[in-house]
Amino acid sequence: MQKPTLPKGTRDFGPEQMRKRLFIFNTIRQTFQRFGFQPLETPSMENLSTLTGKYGDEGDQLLFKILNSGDFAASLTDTDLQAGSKKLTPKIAEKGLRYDLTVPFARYVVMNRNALTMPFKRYQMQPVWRADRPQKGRYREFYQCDADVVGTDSLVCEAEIVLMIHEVFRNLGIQDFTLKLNNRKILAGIAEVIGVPGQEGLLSVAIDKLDKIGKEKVLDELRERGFSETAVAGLDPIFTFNELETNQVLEQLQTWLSASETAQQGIAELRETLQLVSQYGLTDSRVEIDPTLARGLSYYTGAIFEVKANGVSIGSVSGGGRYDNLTGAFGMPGLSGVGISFGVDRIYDVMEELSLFPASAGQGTQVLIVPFDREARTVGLPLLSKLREANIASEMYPDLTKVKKMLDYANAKAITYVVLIGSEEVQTGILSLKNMITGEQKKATTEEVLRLMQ
RNA sequence: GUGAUUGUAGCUCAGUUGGUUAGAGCGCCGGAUUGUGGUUCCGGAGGUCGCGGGUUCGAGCCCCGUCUUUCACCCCA
Repeated sequence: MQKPTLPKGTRDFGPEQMRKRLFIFNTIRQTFQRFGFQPLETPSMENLSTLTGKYGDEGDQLLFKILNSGDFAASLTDTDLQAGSKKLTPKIAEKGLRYDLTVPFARYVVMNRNALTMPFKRYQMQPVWRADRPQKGRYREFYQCDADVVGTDSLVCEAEIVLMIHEVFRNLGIQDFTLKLNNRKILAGIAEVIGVPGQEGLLSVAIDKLDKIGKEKVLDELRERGFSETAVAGLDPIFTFNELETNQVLEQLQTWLSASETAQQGIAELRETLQLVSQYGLTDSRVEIDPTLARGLSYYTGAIFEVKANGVSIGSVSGGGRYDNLTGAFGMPGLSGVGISFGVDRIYDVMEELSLFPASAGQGTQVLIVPFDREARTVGLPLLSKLREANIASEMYPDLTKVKKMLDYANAKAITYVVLIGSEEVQTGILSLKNMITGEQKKATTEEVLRLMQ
């Protein structure tokens, strides 16, 4: 007999973990619904043609592919085999597991374009899969919670995302976070201004590492990637934005990038977004403008968001941005969208590390009924029904066994209250209510028990 | 995909230059205690030392492969 194991990078979630995870899911769902987003689910698997080419070369590498059903290799010929593994893949795998929730959403929008009322706002909370190598805060199967709006390019949507992020993290109890904001147009403008128009992709990848590897190494990497000395030197101003107020950052950017119309547009968008946010009345904003923020996903065209929890070494817990033409890949050009994604698994890790889960998030059964004998059930069962009618999570120990064993059960399940029922309680109708934490025990009527449990 | 790293009881870990029958703490089960848990005392169960091969008279320990864990790079939630 072999020991069972899990595939690399996947996990089981036991009852205690699940209660905490549900706390996160419920908190996020609540905010999404309050902002008018509607639920959507899409299949775990998509046609590979839907997924490939949307996440860049790196992303394509990380797609989990699904072998065709049946004898997937039956129709292969010798020429197929000799053509090499790269060309073989599409012949034996037509489907893949979804890599994120945004691309399947774009696919859904295109397929249902006639039925949807624009602007269309949806939220989606489902697992995604990436064939990455697992490490801290990185899994091969993890959950994302996305909210996206398509069919409008209004910056009100960006502002609402900023608000939702604040609401979600504050409701979760994560107070110390930073919401980094940038705009792809500013990155494009920087590339223009330093004389490498269109190269913002390469540029971004290097600049994004600034706070991790430092200025010199970023410049080295750019040189390695073929950027000229003039271009590298032209980048100097970007290293001066640290610690500046958002408005100062925007002003300096405006001066530095005055030659780029694209950049000016990006700066204007950020300005307007921030103005809208302040009109909403957001207090104690955690927004920082960070011109070095890149976000790899290749489909972003406007605003880019990233959220980091401070004080823990776990990567970003949330990310998103505006994409102007994601539906174009599916034959529906000119539809702008913007969205945000919360990484549940990383949020869990952050909250666990900082001990931020409220006690109620781990709470299961509130009351355990402990019957000493068969007769006790005649009192216990009606009580159970009343407790449940009052929406109190309750259960009765099903076996007639030693009291010790039943109380051990209550302790193991962290059940705070126990109702003890023996011959005395059956005769008098007065119950014995015990608090398992304090050890205190007192007599109480059914009504009193119900009231105390509320 | 590149480079490291880990694996011994349910959990956390010992295990000497390779040497008899692989240990501890916690947890679990039973009893002291047939109407009261957490404390205490007594007893008990539980291991193919990740898996496969090799070296050796002899391997938990050395070598090779493989899976797994963790970490860095790449990239990312």
